[in-house]
Amino acid sequence: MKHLHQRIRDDIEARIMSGEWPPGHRIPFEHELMAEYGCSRMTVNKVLSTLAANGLITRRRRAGSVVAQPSNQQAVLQIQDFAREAARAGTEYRFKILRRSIEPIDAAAAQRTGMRVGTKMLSLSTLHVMDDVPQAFEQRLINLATVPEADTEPFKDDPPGTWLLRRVPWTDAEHIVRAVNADGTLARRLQIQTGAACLVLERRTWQAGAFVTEARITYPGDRHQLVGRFSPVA
Amino acid sequence: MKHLHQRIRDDIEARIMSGEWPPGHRIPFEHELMAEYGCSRMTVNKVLSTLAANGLITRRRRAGSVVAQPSNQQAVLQIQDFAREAARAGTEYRFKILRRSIEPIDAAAAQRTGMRVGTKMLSLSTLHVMDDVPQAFEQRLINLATVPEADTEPFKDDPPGTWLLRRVPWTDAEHIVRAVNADGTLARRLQIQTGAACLVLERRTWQAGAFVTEARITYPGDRHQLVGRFSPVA
DNA sequence: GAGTGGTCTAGACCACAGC
DNA sequence: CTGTGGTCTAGACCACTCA
Repeated sequence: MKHLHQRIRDDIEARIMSGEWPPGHRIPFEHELMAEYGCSRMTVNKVLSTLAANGLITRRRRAGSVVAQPSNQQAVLQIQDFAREAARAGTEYRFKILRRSIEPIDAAAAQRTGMRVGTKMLSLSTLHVMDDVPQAFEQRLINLATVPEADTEPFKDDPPGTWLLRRVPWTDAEHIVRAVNADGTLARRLQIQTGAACLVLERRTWQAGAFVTEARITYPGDRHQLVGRFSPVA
Repeated sequence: MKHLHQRIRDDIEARIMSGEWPPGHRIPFEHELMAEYGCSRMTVNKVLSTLAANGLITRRRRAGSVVAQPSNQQAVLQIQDFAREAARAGTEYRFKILRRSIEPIDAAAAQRTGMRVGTKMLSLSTLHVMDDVPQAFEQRLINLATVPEADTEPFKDDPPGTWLLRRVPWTDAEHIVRAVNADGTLARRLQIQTGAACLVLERRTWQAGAFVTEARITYPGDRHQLVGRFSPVA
């Protein structure tokens, strides 16, 4: 192993992962690990702090460090960037803004986003198309108070999501995934059967408490899936 | 602010989040930050290492640290534990094992999980019910080579997923979320209309390369959604 | 009070990438 | 070669918490 703290971390992780140290098991104190590995306290402290940050162990003064109870299960899903996906697959991608308007936010959306009813939002409906096949329908609200430059942005080169991601950093996000049956309008737009199951991804983002954007992206259920690969350890 | 490294980190994060330091902007060198905050190099190093681990900055020797390009979008979704959810909502939860058998894995599942065709798996079909209303139908395979004690486990108190989570630590997971139309059998089990949109969550987990379990959980689309709240910064 | 983790220092040497 | 980050040391003081 290249670095000492890596070796220590791998050792401890292996013992946790193998079940040798089950949840609740007390991990050796820092001074014990110092002696075991013949290193300074800073080094073992760094290891244990990292493990705690990753949720593998919990630390308490006086009581020491113990193997953490397995956390609530969570799924981490990649949200595909259509342009990048298309480039990788060698297919042609384009998007079309179907509707663009500036509107006061309605009561339901105000509730969801924590805005005051009537706040001016840029509303965009976008169709994402790959090789002439509609892949997703996106309805998006952009808070003009937080992102005023969106007002004059033509969204010619990049679709709204990509443009926003590059421009506005975010601090909080909320995701909701649902399944719905396509109604007539949606079915026509996505060229699918009325009633076909669709995957709906809603994503709301804030920047330091200020609402940035809400996107509702609808994918044909038979054509798309959200995929994630995840390791609990960094 | 309580701690020095917290103050430094908050300062830098604020400048990145506000856009004052856009993606690509070079962050002061460690020795510059040492001088600015009047602290040791270890302290600023810890701050910058943390920021790098969180993906806010990228660091390169000689070149210094720069604000990272916004990462691929990803959604983090909580997978609800039915029992905990029910306890919180004050409703009654029970589950019913509809089918239990030990079977050799078929070709498709072997492909998905990286197992050899014919490996013995414990196969379970479970219905999750809250207040007498079916909430989800779960089909699960458990690798008896990795979890031999599952063979004799009656799954009386905890459903298979909860039991496994408490017992077997995992190192890798793969998630797939899809939308499907319910067929007749599924519709009858979940007491929904045939054709209704359902959310399907597939989750496969491995422990140090060894396959542990695959679960396919189907939720009625109108009754359930996956929700996640996420901040990029730890 | 005693023992733990949390933080911080003022050095040091090394690896690596760019000039 | 130079300057950067990566790692590590051998101390130190403090805060918290349990006995």
